[in-house]
Amino acid sequence: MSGAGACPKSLVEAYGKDPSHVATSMDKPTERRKGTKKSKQRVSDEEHLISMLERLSLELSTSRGTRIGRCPFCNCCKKYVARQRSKSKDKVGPKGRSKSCGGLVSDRERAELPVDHRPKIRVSEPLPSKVPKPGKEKKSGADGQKPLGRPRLRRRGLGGLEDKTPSPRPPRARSAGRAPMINTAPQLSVEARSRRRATSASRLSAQRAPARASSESRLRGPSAAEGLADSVRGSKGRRAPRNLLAELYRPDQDSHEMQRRRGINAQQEPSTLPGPAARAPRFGYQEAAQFWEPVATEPTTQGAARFNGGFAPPPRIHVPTLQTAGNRSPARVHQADLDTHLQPERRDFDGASPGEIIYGPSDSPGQLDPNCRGCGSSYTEDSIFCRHCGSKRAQTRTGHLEASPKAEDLDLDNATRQLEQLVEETHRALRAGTHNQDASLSEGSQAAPSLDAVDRALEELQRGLLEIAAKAVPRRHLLVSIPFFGMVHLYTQRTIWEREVTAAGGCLANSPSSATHMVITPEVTAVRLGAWASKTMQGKGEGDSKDPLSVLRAFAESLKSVWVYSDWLVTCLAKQSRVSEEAFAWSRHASEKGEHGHDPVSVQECRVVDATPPTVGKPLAGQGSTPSTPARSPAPTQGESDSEVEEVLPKLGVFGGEMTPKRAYLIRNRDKFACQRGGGNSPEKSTTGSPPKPRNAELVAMFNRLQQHYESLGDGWRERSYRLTASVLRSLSFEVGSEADLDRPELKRLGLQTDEVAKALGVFLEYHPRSRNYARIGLHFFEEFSQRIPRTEVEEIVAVVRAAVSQRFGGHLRMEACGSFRRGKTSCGDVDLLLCARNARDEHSLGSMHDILAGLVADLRGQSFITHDLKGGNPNHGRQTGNGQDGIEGEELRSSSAATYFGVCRLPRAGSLHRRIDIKVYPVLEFPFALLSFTGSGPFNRSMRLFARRAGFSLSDHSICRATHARGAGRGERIWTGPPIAAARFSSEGDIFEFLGLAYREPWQREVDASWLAETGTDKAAGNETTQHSSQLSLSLPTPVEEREPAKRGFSADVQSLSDSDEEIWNSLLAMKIFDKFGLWRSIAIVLSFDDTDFQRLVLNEKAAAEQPDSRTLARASADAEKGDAKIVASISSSGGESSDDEHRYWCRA
DNA sequence: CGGCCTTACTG
DNA sequence: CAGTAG
DNA sequence: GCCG
Repeated sequence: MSGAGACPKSLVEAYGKDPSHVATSMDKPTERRKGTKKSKQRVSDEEHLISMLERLSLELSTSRGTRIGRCPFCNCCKKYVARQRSKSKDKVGPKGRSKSCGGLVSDRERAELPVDHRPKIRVSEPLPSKVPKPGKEKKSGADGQKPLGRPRLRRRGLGGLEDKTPSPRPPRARSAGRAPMINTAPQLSVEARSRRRATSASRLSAQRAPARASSESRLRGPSAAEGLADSVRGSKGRRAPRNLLAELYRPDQDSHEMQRRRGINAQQEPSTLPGPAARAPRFGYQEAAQFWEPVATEPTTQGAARFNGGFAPPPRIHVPTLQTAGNRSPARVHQADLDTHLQPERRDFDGASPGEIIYGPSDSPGQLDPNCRGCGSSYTEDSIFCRHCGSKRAQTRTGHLEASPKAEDLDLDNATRQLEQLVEETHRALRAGTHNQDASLSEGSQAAPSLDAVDRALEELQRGLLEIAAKAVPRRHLLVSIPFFGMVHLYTQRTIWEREVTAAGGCLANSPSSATHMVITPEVTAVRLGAWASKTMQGKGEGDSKDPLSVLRAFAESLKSVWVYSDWLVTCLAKQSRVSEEAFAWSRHASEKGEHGHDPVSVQECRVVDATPPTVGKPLAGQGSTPSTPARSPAPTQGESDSEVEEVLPKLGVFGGEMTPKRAYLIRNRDKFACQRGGGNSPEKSTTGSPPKPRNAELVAMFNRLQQHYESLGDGWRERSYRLTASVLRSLSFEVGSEADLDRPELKRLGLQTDEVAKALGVFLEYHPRSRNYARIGLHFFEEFSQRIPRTEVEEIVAVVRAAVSQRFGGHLRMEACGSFRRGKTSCGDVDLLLCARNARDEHSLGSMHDILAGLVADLRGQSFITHDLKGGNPNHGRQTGNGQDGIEGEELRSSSAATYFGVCRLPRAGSLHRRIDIKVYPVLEFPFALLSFTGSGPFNRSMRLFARRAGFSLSDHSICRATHARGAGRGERIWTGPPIAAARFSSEGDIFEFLGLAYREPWQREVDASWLAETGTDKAAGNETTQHSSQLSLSLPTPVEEREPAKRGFSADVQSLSDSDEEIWNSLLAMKIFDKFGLWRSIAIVLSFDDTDFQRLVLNEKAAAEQPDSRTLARASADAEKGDAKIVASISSSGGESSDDEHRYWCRA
């Protein structure tokens, strides 16, 4: 608001302003500014204007649709195909790399690229089509000193006015730097472009230098400012990317900020931690190797009792580590480990059996197999996966449960003694003339470490052990026993859980008898379990039986522990508390069933309630090999109420019970994801916290402009970055500048450098039809659509539809209003309705989704509630997904996939506006996903989906699938390992959250908080929300034009098909409109400095515009034009429409 | 250096 | 292919 | 652009 106001609203104004002014508003510059501007700057204004025009034209021509950025290395086009929304399938080819320096593409291809990816100018743009072949576009020469205003105007569609003639010479032919060239001759144009940028930049900076210098010197010196500007401008030399924010804040604040950001997870201490330990653990698969040996990992954040802190290293400090001390860093035990262990403030699991103390898992990892069991090749030192066959490295170890020493056995004294002994030996060995230390080192295990190292290790260990001993206090532990049956993957899993449990204050029991919980993984067959049980009992000297299952039964009964599926543990860990075992209980009866049943009865099957073939089919058969996706189907009786269903359904474990290091890590860090950070606690008022600090607001505005700029450049990634940056700033709790002085000049520069262009550009684009659809917008609807819909009205609309639904379908259809409505907003942009059969049976009888939709829409149209169809009006969807799925299920699922309708509706009420309405029909099974998806918010979805993807799943509005494409290698196509994870298991949104190990967020909590940069970002929505929020006060007043959110979606149905020529006409009309309305001079001003206000007034509120011309902008513009460049004027006027001299005079006067 | 949300649909 | 939906 |  104030900040935004302070920021130049228009191009002209912007450049006319002294750069330092905005930032240093409390300083004196006010005065100076005037002077400067009047005298010195005046002269440079021309130049300014010129360069601006150049750039404008440049930017414009590359705008929209262009996906061109610059290569960080060679400054060529960084991403010829920087598909922001790259479909992963598209990634087959070389993507997003600089072809010039990356050499990824042949020259031939390079030559072609520009054509393929040349900017799409949407307006009447006769040029691109006639773009000469690459080779032709040679003109390196005459650097465009030429005013480019003209081409730009043409592009705008003004061309339509004069260019009835087959527009001859494309203006760009005259200057090298022009955008079109980028299309055709990337190298050249880029070069030229950067050159031009450099020049104009230097021009700019030269001209601003005086003003800036003073303020800079006052501050910390110019370098920071320069650096920032550079990084912002981004056209200068490429260097390591800078954190803009970091640049913005000087040390003190920097630390503040960084702290804050880091502190998102680790609230407190990390800074004090020793370096190596403080590093966050990484969890590539390679890193999984960590699990094989005790290694210092990141200290857990404590206190918060959240699992977001990273791994708490289990307090294993066992001697074996030392044996390898020669090879590895001897100081394996970091202080951090000890600390972490010693103050385990984490929430204990309540209700677990008290009193047992068990020191960290004492079972040592054992020896890694030297050779791959699969292919026999030998492993390299630390690898955990076979190089050749990829199988996981097995570990030779003898039934650890029996063999592992009991916790009580871990005698500290003994350990210490051992240790000393070890050291002793080492010393002896060293003295004994292992003169050649190096050689011995390289020899491997026998190597004697340096004395120092050993000593150090000893010291640390002793200290650690002592401290542990001192600190070990009985706590309430969750004692868990997880048999692993010698299966490697189970072992890994176990190890992970072990860490998790330990971090949570629980502990793994070392023998089943001491455990309170037996955790069973679904993969393990009952028979196997039985065998294991008998073995275990044997070890205890108890009687044995030949029937494994009965042994198991007996064994299970003999233990006073609860037998649960691993899902339970995972869920506990995910929820940070002990959840009821009930839903996860492993029933012995079920296992007994297996006795009679056929072959090995999989435990998982015990949980299958009942299969419902029609939809899910028989995944079991195909799934045998992938035990982790046991298909469980819902009870056939799909009750109406979700809750009912939920009761019946066995809960789906987190990640289907399949935990990997990566996933574990994810869950622990899930709070980093925006989707876990939803808004407040109450449905209303859930909007973002305090309004941004005024000073930050300025910053935000600037970043927003940068964002706009890059958006217009088509560089979506940068755009995203700036958006995120801005949102961080927005939600900053402290004022950016207690040392505002400091920041300001930089910010100023930041703001001005690209920003004026961006601003004008962005807004211009705003008005500019973004797509064909937009080209079709009738102004009428455009305006109506841009009006927010009050919640009450949404309710009315929903009621209308609901009535129609129930009339036609009775109670068989369920309907939810999604979108912002469901999120509890007080006003919505459109109405999203989600339909779905009450239950599967109904679904069948109701017919296809499309039929349902068509029928409903027909009804609504009949009562002329729906007034226009935007899409989906014609049920021509015979589409068959030729998915090569041989499984019938796959097809079935697909063929019944959702139907969508976009339309326009209007309440049958006088004065009511047309509203956008979206109706979607989804199959029952997909309903939760659809609901989740269409409730949004966008950023929330993205965040959540990102999370899912990171976990190896792919979440969509239809289902969640296991995504089995290797992240690195053969990615490109998606290979599902079978059908989507049985959708039937998800009966509500909550299930999805749960499956992913995420905390459930109520709809109103899904308004992603603006500040979540960590993993996913916030999005435009956040900004909008803020806007909305701040304008809430004036809600009752007529909404000022500026505060309206320009409609971003919606198109008129009237003009169903608008040909290109029509489009051109439309553009021309629009252009004429501008000129008619505002006359030549003002039009120029508008075109140059197209402002939100201007735009909105023009398009949305012409009358207002007529009454209240923006004198500020226009005055300046006219002034500029007046003294200004004859060339420009000439060129514009020649291309422009008729001007009203009155207007001209008027504005000149002003 | 690669990733940054997803999928289908439409013009 | 770009743009649309959340 | 920023992050890992």
